[in-house]
Amino acid sequence: MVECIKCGEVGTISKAGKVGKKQRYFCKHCKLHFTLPNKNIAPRSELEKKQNVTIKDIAEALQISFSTVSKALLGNPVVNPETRKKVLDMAIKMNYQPNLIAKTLVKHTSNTIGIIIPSIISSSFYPEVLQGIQEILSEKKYTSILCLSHESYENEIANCNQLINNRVDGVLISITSKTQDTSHIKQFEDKNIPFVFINRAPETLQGSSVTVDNYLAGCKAVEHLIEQGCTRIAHIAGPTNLAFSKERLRGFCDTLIKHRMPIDMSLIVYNDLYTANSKECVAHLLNLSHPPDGVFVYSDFIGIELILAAKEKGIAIPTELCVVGMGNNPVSSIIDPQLSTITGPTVEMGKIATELLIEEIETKNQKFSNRLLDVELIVRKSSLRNESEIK
Amino acid sequence: MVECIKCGEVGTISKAGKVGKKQRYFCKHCKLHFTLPNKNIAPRSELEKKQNVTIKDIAEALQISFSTVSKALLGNPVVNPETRKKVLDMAIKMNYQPNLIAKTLVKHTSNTIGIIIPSIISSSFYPEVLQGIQEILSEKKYTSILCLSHESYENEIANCNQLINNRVDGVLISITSKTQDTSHIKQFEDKNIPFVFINRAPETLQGSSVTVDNYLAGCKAVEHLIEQGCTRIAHIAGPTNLAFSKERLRGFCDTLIKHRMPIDMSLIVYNDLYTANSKECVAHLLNLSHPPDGVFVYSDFIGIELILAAKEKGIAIPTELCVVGMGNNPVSSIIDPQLSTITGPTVEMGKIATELLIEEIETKNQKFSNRLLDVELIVRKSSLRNESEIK
DNA sequence: ATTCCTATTGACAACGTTGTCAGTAGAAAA
DNA sequence: TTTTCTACTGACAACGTTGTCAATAGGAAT
Repeated sequence: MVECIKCGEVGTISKAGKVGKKQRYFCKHCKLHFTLPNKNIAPRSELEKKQNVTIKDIAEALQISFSTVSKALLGNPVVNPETRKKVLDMAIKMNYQPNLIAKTLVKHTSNTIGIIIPSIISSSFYPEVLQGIQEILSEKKYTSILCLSHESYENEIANCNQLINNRVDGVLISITSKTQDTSHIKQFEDKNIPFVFINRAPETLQGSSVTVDNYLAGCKAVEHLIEQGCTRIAHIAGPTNLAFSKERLRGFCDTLIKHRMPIDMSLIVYNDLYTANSKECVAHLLNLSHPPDGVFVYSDFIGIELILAAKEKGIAIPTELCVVGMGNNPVSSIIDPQLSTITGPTVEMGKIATELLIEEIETKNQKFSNRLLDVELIVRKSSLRNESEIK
Repeated sequence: MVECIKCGEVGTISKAGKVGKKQRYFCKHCKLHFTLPNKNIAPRSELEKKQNVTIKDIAEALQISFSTVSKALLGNPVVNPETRKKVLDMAIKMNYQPNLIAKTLVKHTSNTIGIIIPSIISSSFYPEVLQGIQEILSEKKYTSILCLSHESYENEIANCNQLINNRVDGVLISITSKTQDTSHIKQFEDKNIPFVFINRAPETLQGSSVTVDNYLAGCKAVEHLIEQGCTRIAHIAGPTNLAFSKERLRGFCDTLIKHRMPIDMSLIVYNDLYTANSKECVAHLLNLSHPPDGVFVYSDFIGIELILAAKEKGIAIPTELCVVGMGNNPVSSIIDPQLSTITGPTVEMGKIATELLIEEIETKNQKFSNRLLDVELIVRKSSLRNESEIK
């Protein structure tokens, strides 16, 4: 039945196993193993082919070698200006679009960075940071792969691997509130992939970072509350494993100590994740037998909850209770009374981190740099007992 | 001075031009052209090398061929289960991470999609859409490249080219308010790259899309205002070249006509970009000699501006003026009075669009599908004249 | 006319995979 | 023992670039 694809004989053929699902044959005469060729010839030339023009297509069109085309396209001075012009014209005429994938493979640089952030809808914070990042990226002709960890440690690990597999040149990362072990991030170091922490940095791993001065934030908030005459000052603190929470708390405590005021542990409560136990935190403070008259809240969102709950209970703000939040959420300036807040430069933060990262990528600089950005107190009605003090 | 790298002679050498900046020589005796080898030998083996383990490293460690390793890693049943196990173990031991770049080059699919959106900080809309997109992407093991067009037509073109050059498998795009010509998007079609419009779709190009039912939004808003007893109903409309603006306007007009109410052109104003001339729009309506008693605003942001301006002028809301916005911005439920709004499912929109796109990618389906998502009216104080009507 | 040399072009090996097919040892069948 | 035949493994050509180096035509110098 089957005849040899070389000599055409039929009698000399015997079966010779399978490759995948395809029967193989052996011709005794030619000592040749073979499989029957597929019937559908050249399916590629019909539809699939010529989706993209390559350097070789240009070379063929111009009857020159493809390496000359490559050089012309790269502006290499060894090529004759005339041929360069011809190549450039033909490239435009044929709508040539360079394959960055192939380029990455040979150059070992992708001009792509990875971005890992825990969330994009919890507040306007990360969108603003992203805005800053993208501004610099498009200026420097970089591309970005965006990953959301959704505050999950497992996702964060998966994201890191995904970025490594996609051979990014560098990574901007804001760790989850659950990240303790950092070996997945350490991988970047092993592979010489620079990374910069944004906003949230782990305490257990050395690395470049761009964060706001959270210690100063705690100080400024408490200083302001003391100025307004508060004497029992409380703090709703953030997740304890995040450095920024600790720093704000440290600023909070140090400032109280500086003013020789007692630190009452019952006035410090911890919110474990953005809104998980926030209601309990707020209720705890308001229901104390000896409640606070001033609160520094680590996030505007919970500050707003506090204001709403206090209004509900008939507690007058700011006369009975002053509130200072952090983050300058758009809502804060719209709520009644408007919420005082500590704010850092968010868009700027994205920009600075990206510039830092790209510099590390391009200079192969090994040294870490840690940038601390200044914070600002925006005084609004929620903490202003003397209206005339508004500047 | 220079001796032939082959025969070692000195007298037979003559110069032979340059290649780049490097001097070349010619040996008459051997008829050989050559350049002097670089002094620094194997700089790669020191630092640069072995950043990443490859399939060949595993093959060498196991003393088998790299194609067998590849097959083992891919789970190809032709490899012996024993060798597969050996390979898998060694891959883990050596911390092998597959190079997706190389894979993309040979497979012509990157498992990456491009996302082009006009903005990420103008409202919570796009972050929410992104959230939905990312949820599906991580579920389906896809990666995304994020591009912001910043409402600029030129940027949008650049973004499209960037995505093509990065060989994405598909694109999600929300066009800018300025996009008229769509040839840059048509490119995707030419290259067989599926794309899905999110929220904003051009009128001049056929394509899959996922949008909210903007016509219905206009209808619902006006129906509600009429129910509340409004008789002079105004509309602040969005950019005129965006289909969604036109649809909302069409719903607005049709509903007025349906109720046999006149359409007063002085009550329809156009906002050309998010906040560009919004103040003028608001002022125009409030300063009319015969002002409206109900307004449907195409965006919550401008609805809020309207409320603030009306309060400033002492116009009572909702008794003298009812306002309905669109977008359900978080601020809308916090402002006083709370703003009624029309809202569509934003996160859902991102999910549906992404599922649609991935389906088009994986089935190579050529047919376009246009999904219209239902909108919902959230009634709040800004448009509720009879308090008891709250359900 | 002969030699030298320069400007330009071409050939080819990477890069790290996948997939096709050829080759082989040795078990099963004769 | 000889002849099938099967289960594996290996070689190698893609994929679209970049970069290194060899080759060549023909002008300048002798």
